[in-house]
Amino acid sequence: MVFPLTKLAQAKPEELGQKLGEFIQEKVADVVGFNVVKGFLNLVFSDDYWLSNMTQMMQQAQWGFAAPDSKPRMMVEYSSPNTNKPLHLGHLRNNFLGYSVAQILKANGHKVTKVQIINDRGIHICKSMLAWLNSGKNETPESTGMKGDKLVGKYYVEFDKQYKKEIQELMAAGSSEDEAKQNAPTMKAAQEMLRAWENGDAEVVALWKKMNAWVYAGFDTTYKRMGVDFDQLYFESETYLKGRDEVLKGIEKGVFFKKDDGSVWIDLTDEGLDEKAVLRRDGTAMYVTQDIGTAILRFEDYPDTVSQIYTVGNEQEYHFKVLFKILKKLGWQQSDACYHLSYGMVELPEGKMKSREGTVVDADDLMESMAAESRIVADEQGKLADLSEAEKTEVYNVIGMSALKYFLLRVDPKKNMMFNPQESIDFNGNTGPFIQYGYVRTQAVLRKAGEWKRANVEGLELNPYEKNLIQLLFSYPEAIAQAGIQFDPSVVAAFSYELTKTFNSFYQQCGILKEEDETRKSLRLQLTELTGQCIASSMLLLGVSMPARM
RNA sequence: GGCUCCGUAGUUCAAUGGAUAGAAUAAGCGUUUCCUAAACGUUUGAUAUGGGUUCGAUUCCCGUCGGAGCUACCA
Repeated sequence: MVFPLTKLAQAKPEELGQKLGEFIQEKVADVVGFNVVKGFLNLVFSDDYWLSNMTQMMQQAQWGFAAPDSKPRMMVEYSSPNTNKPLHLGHLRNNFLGYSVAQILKANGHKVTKVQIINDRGIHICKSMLAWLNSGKNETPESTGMKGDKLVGKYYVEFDKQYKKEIQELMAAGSSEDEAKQNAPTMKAAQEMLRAWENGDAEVVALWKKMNAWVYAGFDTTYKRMGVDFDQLYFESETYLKGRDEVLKGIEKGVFFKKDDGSVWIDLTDEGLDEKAVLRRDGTAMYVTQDIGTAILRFEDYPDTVSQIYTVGNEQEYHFKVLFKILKKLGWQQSDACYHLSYGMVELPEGKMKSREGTVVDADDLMESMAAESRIVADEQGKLADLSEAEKTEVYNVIGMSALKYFLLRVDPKKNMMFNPQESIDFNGNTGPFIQYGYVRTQAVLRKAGEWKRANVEGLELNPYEKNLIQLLFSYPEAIAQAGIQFDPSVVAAFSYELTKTFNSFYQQCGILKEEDETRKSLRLQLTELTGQCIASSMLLLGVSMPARM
């Protein structure tokens, strides 16, 4: 594009392009031609230039990736669910996104620590505990065969039902809505239980430990199936006190101030935000307080951390603005580099997911139904007939998960996205299975090729399909870098898709094993090998694995 | 009320201020004696609206309309 230079050069775009083109062609050996179209200068590079690039790419151990641990440590937080409700579709987007960004940062050379904060403290836990005590009949995951998170979730719903019923009754008896909400006996009991918990009441703490353990066991099963993991867990029940201490220290430094009623605040009006409370009148910690404590603890645990990435929904943008400002004022300069990886909601055709209205898409159910769907497709094709049942199930799972992960990650994280359960998730077109299929194809060709040599391909003339493929493979590092800068896996997803499509086109148009010229056959096999590697490694950045067959 | 984000084919998604706005899906047509047709080729179809800045705007600025979110001593 030569427009920006026209003023400087005092020339018309076409003339300038012509002159520039002539100059570059003369000075740069790899440029063998050019043309000028409407102010755009297009340079033509020689086939040997592309062939030598290909040879170079083949020699890399992991083409596209930066040297491991060559860049500073970044911490990525994701998942962090409430411990009283099972995981749903929104959590899937969160987990896949966080895990993928961690992978991408690693590929960019960063040291990465994957963390999660477990929200195991507060009134919400007490609600499930209370309902279980009242009507649980000592049910356990073992006695009911339910996953622990599902069982606890059941009692959370039970509590809510009872609570609503009591509000109705109180309102019928003449209370206002606010009064009814405050005076409902179950809510009072839950608050009482929270106080007992905070005071270390042995019975309450024991129950809390028991039920939390159920939930974690359930979550672990789900995480395993999702294919995500964490390097370190942080528990809110352990960090909220640290948060409070940091706030108390901050008062002395003049960062926070105390109001007459004893509550503690920070004034952020100079930053364009409001005043924000950080400790209640009674001195107890709030949500932000806990986050302050957790953030500082993490910086202390991993002093080489230059940035913390928080994978949390976009409804909390204000919260993180506040948090980062507070950290800055407390003297943590790293907060400038901290980033709220804010993502949009997954919407259903009928609107927002609401657990109370039963319109949630459960994570376990969805993953299961994706695997079931891929089983149906695969059985129709009958290509896996000779595999054992266990091997088949493994393949179905890998395909189902790829469809799901790719579906959620190919979209710009910042945007809300639509999920239609009826139409479900596709296995054709711009999808995970399409890309897996392309990969399987590369492996099948290589398998059938048997022994072959990487011939010196210098001097070959490239056809457009070969050239497109090389050019695209050559741009792989750029895609990884851009995804890292923008914290955006969709960039990688787009690359994988483009690569697969380009390979499929090449595969269709150019015989690989049929090619009679040995040198050209070697070139095409090399391209096939490199493409397979890049598809697999790029999809691994999304957390998607490749089946050997499908 | 104030603040933030979003609005692109029937539908789901793309496009560092640049070339003829790309894909997928749905619908139609074609391609398997040749490396697995979950593939390939091909036809139809879109920038909510009115202004502005610019050689050039889906992109930046202002207004209108429509959608979502935040604005707790909740988490």
